[in-house]
Amino acid sequence: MPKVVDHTERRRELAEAVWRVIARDGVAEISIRTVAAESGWSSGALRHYFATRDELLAFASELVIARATERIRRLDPPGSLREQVGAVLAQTMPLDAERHIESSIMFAFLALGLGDPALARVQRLHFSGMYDLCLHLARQLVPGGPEAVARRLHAVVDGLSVHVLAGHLSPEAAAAELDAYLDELAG
Amino acid sequence: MPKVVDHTERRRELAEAVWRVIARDGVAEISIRTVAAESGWSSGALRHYFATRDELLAFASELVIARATERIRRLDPPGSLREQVGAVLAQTMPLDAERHIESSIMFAFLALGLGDPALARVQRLHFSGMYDLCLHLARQLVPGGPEAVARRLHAVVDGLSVHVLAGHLSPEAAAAELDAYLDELAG
DNA sequence: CCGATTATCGCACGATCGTGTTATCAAGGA
DNA sequence: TCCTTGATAACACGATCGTGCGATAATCGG
Repeated sequence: MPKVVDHTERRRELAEAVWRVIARDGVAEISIRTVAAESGWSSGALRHYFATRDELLAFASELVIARATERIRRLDPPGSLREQVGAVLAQTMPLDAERHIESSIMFAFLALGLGDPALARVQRLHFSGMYDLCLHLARQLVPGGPEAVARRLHAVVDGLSVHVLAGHLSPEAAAAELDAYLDELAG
Repeated sequence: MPKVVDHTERRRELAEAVWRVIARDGVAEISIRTVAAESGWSSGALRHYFATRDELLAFASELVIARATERIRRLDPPGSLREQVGAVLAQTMPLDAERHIESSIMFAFLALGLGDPALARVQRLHFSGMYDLCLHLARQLVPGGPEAVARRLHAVVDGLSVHVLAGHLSPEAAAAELDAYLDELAG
């Protein structure tokens, strides 16, 4: 038997190189060669784990969503219910350096998805998951009819995220805005 | 004197070709050649009006924002104050086919701006303008302290727009959500 | 009608793109 | 130790990229 590597793990490693290229140089700089250079592997090796560029991008898009979803699912923040809700939602927004990179990547893929049905499908799953999270939080935070609250909360969170990514709001301003909204909901 | 064309007008015509390529094929398909083909001119002619590709994209980005801003500024919808506010904001969201295309273009440029400081600067002006519009509407709609209302309204509008663009919400659902929020503000 | 000037085209250049193909390397069972 | 087989590198191919450049067409003052 020859040398065998864990394909799943290697694909993750290569997807992370895609993320770093997007975060550093922008989504327009993605190519097989730039990702290969970023990962430290040859373009031929990259091809061994992804048949095409589109397959690489789809995997990188799915994985950044899965990672964020899993991270948020595992959260168990301390404090009151109101504080817990704020902490969970803060993890979905570009409020620190790491989350800013993550949001930029998701946002870049979202724009690619506007012209690529395969990517768009992945994106819709992400938004459904985030809505479900908002619905779960809304159920805990306010009594009765949580769907309307969840829809608006979802819009507020994503709107503020876009405003931070675009440089329109500072992370602090967005955090304050989210807190003010949650205070109104809870109070 | 030789033949002279209106450079400003020709640049607009070429920018509109950029928009059509983005709307039909996605932002990843923009190139000098695809835009030239879409516009019906040669790539050499295109170069006569834009020195570089980046200059073309920056102009197309600025123009789509300027066009939308001017269109909204000229709006004078009928009805009550509440109805007027709803009509103006609806024009900023992807709720019909034309606005959907316009929002897609802005969104695509926004993603490019994440990796291109020159484009990012244009985008910030757009968000400032949209915030000013929300501030103006908030002042009319609710008494006292309009800044907090404007910030949240701005986030709701852009959040709903993203959800429509991503296929997460139907245009009708987003319109209903906006209406519900405005009703709460006014009532 | 002519010359000056602008508009437009078409192509060439080097770079880079995605994707095959081929060869070499490495590792574990026979 | 050798052989099988997966891992990896290196390169070739055609296409397309942004851009520069020279030739031609079109236009109007003289």
